[in-house]
Amino acid sequence: MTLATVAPIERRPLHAAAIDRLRDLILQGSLAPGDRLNERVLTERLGISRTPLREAFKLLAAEGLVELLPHRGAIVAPLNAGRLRETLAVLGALETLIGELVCAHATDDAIGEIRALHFEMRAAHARRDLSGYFHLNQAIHLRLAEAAGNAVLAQTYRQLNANVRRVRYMANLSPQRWDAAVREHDAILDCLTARDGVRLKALLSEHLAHKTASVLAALDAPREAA
Amino acid sequence: MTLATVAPIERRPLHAAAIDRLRDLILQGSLAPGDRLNERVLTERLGISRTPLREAFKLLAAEGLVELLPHRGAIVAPLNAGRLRETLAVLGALETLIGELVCAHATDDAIGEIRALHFEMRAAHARRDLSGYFHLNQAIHLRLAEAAGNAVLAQTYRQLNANVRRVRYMANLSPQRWDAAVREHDAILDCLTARDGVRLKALLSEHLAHKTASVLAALDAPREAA
DNA sequence: ACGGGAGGTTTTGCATGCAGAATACAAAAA
DNA sequence: TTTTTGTATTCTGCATGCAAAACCTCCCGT
Repeated sequence: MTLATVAPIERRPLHAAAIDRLRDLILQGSLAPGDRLNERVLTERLGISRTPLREAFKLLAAEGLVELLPHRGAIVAPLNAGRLRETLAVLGALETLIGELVCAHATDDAIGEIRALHFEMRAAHARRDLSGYFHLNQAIHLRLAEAAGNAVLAQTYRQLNANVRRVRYMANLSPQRWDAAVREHDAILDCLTARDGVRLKALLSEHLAHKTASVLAALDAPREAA
Repeated sequence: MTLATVAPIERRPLHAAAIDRLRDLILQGSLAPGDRLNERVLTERLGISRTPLREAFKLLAAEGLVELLPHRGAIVAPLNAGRLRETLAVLGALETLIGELVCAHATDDAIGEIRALHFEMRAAHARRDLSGYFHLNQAIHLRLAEAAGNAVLAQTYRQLNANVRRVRYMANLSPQRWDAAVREHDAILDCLTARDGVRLKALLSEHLAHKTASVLAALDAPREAA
């Protein structure tokens, strides 16, 4: 090689795993919106000390998952309908761009991977495996964002999506809505295959509108454990 | 009010001012892209100790202003043309949404304030006060984002814009481009006054395209101190 | 019984100390 | 001269200790 300087082994800070675990606890709802994040309790639970934990708080606060109350600690960022609606509106704007870019720039490999995930998702749907479905659904949307070939776009999308994701885990999906969502994904995949950017934009926009309704409904009717 | 819980006095963490100063140092280019952020040096310069400084690094990393290299410290996030182009594309998508929303939802007061800033900016232009012009220009675009009435949108816009802002401070503007930009702002204000969302979207998009060209040019021809 | 306040407890914010990783430098070998 | 290797120094990552702020409880006065 000529002047490759950056080592391929990406060394992560030692406690990055603990931070990821904390993020997951929030995303999955194990730590509910509004819950206080007591430093002492979390240090014991995560097996790290207060300094890296507090650094994690700052990180997650910037991601919008945690709210810092000066001198009163940190809480899991509350989810209110207004803020969620705003987030979804921004996601809509981003998806419009994604729709354009992904048809223009996505590699065939990337589309192939999305197709694979799509069929895995249909499998989860067929098994009525809601959890698996949500995960694959998320994965597809994230891959779409990545396949657009704009890293900033993908990261912004991922970050905003995180807060929506939290609601998803709280909610069930009506069978009708579930079936409809899968059909919408079928259409999205078709568009992607045909690289029809204009139509894809419209489909994504429609899909998001339905998702918005579904998410806001889930927020009103909280928590019915499966 | 009925059940407002949040105290109006916003207590900020004690060293928030120092963090803001660090952010400004980066935004204004006093700390250039790629510069190493040595903890010891910065603790002395900012008058805080390592713990809050490291927390600040994490915050600024999430904002995209700083890059963390595990076991090798932090550097000011490099500005490369590719990433900048990506950021500007996302900003474009956001501005499209802003254009829609601001015409539909902005209060007359908010528009009045933007108009005032606009004339201040024209004053700066008349005086060939480039620094004042940049500041007011930024202020106008931020106010537009805020006037759209979507806090998530405004924050996302502000964050992405920060990295573009850094280039702005590095660059001069050709007299022609400067005059043209002012004319574009005139048209934008007219549209806003008439609340013509469709045309505003188009104008903002065009304005951003010009800005993109200007920013990327500035990045190629670095630093000519005034 | 109820509101207000004093004291003690908990918790946050910050500074600092220590161990390990990375870097810089220099000397030696090719 | 160029490359390599050993060593010393610097710097990061983390744990912990201390002071101040917030919180909670209980007591007192009305």
